Amino acid sequence: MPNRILLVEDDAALGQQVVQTLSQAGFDPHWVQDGDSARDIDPDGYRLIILDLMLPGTYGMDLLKRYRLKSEVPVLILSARDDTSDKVRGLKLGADDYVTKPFFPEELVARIQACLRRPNLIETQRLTVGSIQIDLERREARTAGGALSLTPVEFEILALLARRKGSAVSRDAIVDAVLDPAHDGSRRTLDVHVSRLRSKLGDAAAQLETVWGIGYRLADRP
Amino acid sequence: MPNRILLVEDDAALGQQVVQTLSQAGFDPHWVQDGDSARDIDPDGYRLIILDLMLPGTYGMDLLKRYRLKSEVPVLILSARDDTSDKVRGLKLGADDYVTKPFFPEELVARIQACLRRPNLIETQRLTVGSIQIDLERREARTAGGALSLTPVEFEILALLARRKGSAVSRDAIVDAVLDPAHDGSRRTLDVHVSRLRSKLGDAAAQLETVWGIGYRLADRP
DNA sequence: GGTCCGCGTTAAGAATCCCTTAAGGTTCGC
DNA sequence: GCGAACCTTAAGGGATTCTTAACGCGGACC
Repeated sequence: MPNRILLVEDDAALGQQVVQTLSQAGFDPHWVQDGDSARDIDPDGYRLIILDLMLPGTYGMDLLKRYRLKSEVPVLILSARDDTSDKVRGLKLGADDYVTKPFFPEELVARIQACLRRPNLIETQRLTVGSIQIDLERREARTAGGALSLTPVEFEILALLARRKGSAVSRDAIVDAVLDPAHDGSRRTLDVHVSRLRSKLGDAAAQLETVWGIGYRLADRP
Repeated sequence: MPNRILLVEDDAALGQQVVQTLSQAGFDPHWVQDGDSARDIDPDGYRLIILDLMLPGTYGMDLLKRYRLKSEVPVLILSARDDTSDKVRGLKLGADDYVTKPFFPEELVARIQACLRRPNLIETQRLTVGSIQIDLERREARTAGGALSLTPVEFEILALLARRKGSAVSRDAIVDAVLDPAHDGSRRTLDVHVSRLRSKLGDAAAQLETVWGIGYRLADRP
């Protein structure tokens, strides 16, 4: 699902217009026209969801709550011109941005791209990498096996790799960011932390890959 | 403090205008012009706070975080016209509404009244975290074992952790919010309060977890 | 005014945690 | 097969936190 976007919008004219705009911008829009149809869709099947709050059937806000229970997928709200309180509630429930009707197609595309460019950047304190979940706010990491009991350094290493999930991070960068800069002695210290981190990760340890001659990488697939 | 409102706004002309508007609407505005002055104000001394995000000194977003640590007071954000991302961040951090500059005085007053009418204060007078219940109004905490006899500082620590239930809260943040800022002496004071709090919590003490190298966390499950 | 009591703070030793180092083994690239 | 890079284990010691006891300030009560 490279660029699949779910559009939940009951207004036929507006929906058609948005679908066309998204297609031209290189996205792959899927359009459903009422809340009840949207209820049972798996949000993780999409890169982003555009949600109109004024819907027949299930109310938009309930859909947002429902999606947020299962997934971290970015959600962009469409709202009527003056409905500030809905915007406020939506954003507090975890929406990533809002667009006020009426809008120019270019604005919508720009907002979508902004959301995708910084997925979860807006103070979303949770990172998910494969089967590893990290909650920066709670300062807690968990895998399928349950919560992990990590030391501060282990947690920081994992969080750092998770923030750059999929890419190799150099040993120096990790040491700089995580370890006490005063002790720039032994180069083996990081190994030890990584080793213990792996043993605590259990099955998910396979995701913490060594990149030979460079450093480490947290694979985003198990 | 029947209608006391705190206005944090650096622009002199705008501030004056808002003060006048609020006075005419029957409020009692207090105006500070920079973030540093606003830092040490007790937010619970006001019924509502109006916060401009673009400030000299302490940044508005930091003020918002700071207020939210201590208090549930409604906060209304003033933001520049196009600064959507600031709005989004502010609302996620717990602001109650936003007003875009420039605005009509009537709009501001209407928004303030809507905030005050909203029952979110009443809702949050009681906090429940696992088997711990806290009534901010009665200033009373209880567990399965019955009501606790807490000192003011102990109660504040518990309430602060409860407001951010599940999240790790740093020692500094707790000390800042709860203890006398004049005495920034021994770093062990907080330990003692926590220790005594735990002994009073009885079985529920297990919920008050130490987050090593960070601070404490009140687990939302027993 | 004097005394008592509640409460925040300080101090100090104990307990716990965890970062680092060292040493020997393993894997990788060539 | 060789050297370099990396992994694992164990142990020491420093840092952080916990607990207990005592101090002192301030308000309440007599």
